[in-house]
Amino acid sequence: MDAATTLKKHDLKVTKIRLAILDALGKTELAKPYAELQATLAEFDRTTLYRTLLALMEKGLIHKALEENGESYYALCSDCSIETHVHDHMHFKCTTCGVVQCLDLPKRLKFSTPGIHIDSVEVVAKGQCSNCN
Amino acid sequence: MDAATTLKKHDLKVTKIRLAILDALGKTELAKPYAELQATLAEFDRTTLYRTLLALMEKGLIHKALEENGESYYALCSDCSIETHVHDHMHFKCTTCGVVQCLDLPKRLKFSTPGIHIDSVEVVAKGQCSNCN
DNA sequence: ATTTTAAATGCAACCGTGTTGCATTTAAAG
DNA sequence: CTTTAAATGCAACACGGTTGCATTTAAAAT
Repeated sequence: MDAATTLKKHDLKVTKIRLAILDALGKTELAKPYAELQATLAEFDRTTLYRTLLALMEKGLIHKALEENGESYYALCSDCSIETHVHDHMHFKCTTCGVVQCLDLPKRLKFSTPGIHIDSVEVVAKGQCSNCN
Repeated sequence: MDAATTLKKHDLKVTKIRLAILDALGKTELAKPYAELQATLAEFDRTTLYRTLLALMEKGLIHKALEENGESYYALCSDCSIETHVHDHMHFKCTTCGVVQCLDLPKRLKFSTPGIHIDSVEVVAKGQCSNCN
């Protein structure tokens, strides 16, 4: 399904910046830092970028893969672009080259803690990617 | 061991703001958002707070428990105040009242992914705390 | 094809945090 | 008490988050 169709399916008008963001995030399976997105999409106002990212996240088309030291990394949702919006993957950051990517979770995580009800669990792993080790 | 002794043990001079931060974070097992710390420590310059938090994190006395929507939550290190600096706990945020706390990890997490070497894994769980459910 | 309208965009402006440089103060060693 | 490296305070700038409002535009209605 192409980007325009995806947007329509989620009640979002098909606009230039929305297509551009989906295109930028879709070209690789990696998550992109905000600064890189902003540089790529420099032709648009940063407010528009900000609001567009919010809209796409709200509709479950993209997600914030990692937030670290004030830097946010965004990636497409492959699983959660559907209604459910469930992330069955973890996020990995290579501490050597800095790439951030989504990885499949080997198993579904379940924690039970007395008195506390857990709805969702997020996992961030750090280490060396295949290029760096 | 009192705060002053802990500071000395980590080659940090015993100063007012350092004692104040350790005191603020030590009064509860919960993590404190930056804004709250800043309000509590309003008598100090915010640059000093910033650099002090850096210093205490570097020495492993405190850690950033969570970073979410540009808000950072800080907590004492109970496990990692020693040399090792290993976090054998997860972080939990109550989506109802907003409290952030460190919880023991029921089991040590291990992931193996082909081609990737994982050094550390962080877990953030969300749900309802004992007061809110 | 043209009109209509709600949504999207661009612009200006403000806030809070991160960050650095530098002068001054201070903890603690000598 | 003196000395000195470290810590602090102050000024200043960068950058992302956020909101209000005027303008533009996608797409529905005619």
